[in-house]
Amino acid sequence: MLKRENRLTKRKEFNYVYRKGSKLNFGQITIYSIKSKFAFPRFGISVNNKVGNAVLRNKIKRRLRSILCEYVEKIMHKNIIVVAHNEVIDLDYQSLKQLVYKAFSKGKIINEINS
RNA sequence: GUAGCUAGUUAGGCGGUCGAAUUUGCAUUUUGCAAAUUAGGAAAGUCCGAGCACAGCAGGGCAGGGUGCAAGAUAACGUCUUGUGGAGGCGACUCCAAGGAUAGUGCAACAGAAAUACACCGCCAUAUAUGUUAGAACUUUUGUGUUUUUUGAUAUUAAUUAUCAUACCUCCUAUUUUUUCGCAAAGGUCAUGUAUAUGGUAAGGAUGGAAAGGUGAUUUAAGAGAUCACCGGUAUCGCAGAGAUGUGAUAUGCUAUGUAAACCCCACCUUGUGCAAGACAAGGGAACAACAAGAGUUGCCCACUCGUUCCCGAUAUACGUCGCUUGAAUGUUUUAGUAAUAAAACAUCUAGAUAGAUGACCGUCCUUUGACAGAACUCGGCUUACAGGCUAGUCUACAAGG
RNA sequence: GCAGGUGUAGUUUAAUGGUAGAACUCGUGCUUCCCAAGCAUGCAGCGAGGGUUCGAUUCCCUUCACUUGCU
Repeated sequence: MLKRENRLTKRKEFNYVYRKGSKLNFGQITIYSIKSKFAFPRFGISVNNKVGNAVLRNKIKRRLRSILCEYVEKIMHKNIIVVAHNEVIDLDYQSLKQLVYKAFSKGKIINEINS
């Protein structure tokens, strides 16, 4: 799981990222990202209110958290928000994992480490 | 055995890897390690009722809102229990917002003579006019005249009717049967018939959810609870019961249908806002206005209280800490009570986050993928959703056997 | 989380408890050499389930969906 340091906690931070960050849309998932001064990444997760139940929404959040946990040491100097949309319900854990990997590699978030 | 009824219970188990929150302890102050705990029966809907907090410590009056059989339970309730009355079921049993319709007002489409109560048709009496005493009227029989008579289609209608086609191709004549109306003759009844006016009557008059207690008789000019019998209703009294009410007797011939989940009347309850409530830490300066306007704490009135905005000031419409979980608590036993529930004893501490933890993945077993569903101040209910599994009953019905 | 509001035809809307009315759209016909406009005509509806009532879009209860404010 993510530690408290690696989360976006305040409403202002969320708004800052939403306004000024770069946006990438992948249908089931959108990703907002922006540079930050911290050495470690900070993640925020938000699930649309129209997705299923409260139970389903919680489940999606937990899965996303466990996936993002793997990227904590690979990414530097970033604030990232992952927004899940209505079609996420049909996805498994594995396909979600692949989708997040695809999104991060396309958005040049992981490649910065290599370069 | 099958089908039910009632009451309750459970809500996948085990193992491995990687992780989150809170508390406690130890080491240490960048933090680390260990242990314990970590979502439901509905956490849901927010439909009721309370606690708690603030406001003037909860003022007066009106309006508004809610509830509505009795007694009891409860902190309180629109909840629960046991009864009463009614409805359903063969039954165990289940369901019911179940006060008042002579306090008043409103509404009741269409249909129907008429919709809350009169009028009309009808029946009857009286008065006037007129007809008839050997036939007006009523009734029976006979004769005679006129109209109609089968089938299908179309249009229309409440019924009917109209048109067209068809039959025996058409027309004419005669006979028989049935129905309606008219005429004539004969027999019977026996004093009234018709019209108009006045009065009586509510038996009958196609409808409708509802037509003024129902059925049958007596009486009457005709009728009518006017009278009687049975059934139903209402009131009083007695008895039983804590009461709703039940039951017996007597009286009343019963005067006004339904709707109050229409307004309303009666009885009882009701201040408002909701933890984004609120508490903690500090105030200072400037501008504008003036006892009016405006604001506060509710729809209105009375009463009462109060200036507003901006800037600075510990990031100050924020953030932090508290509120926050020991509580009308949970479990077991006993006692009281038909029961809801209450009392006592013993034992226990059982989520408390703040972008929001309570998990992710894998393996394995079972009914093979485990339904409905995620705490956000806390309780008591109600309502709604829900795959299955399990337990109990001197429980019920049917079938079979003893 | 707390407090409200609204659901009527494909769309925008109206309504006293007595069987729902308009406008635009859509279909058909007339008109025109053809289209548009115009005229005539038709189809299509009370979010869902119960209750009260003789009768419910309307009154009451439950439920579903959408939506507003506080942030």
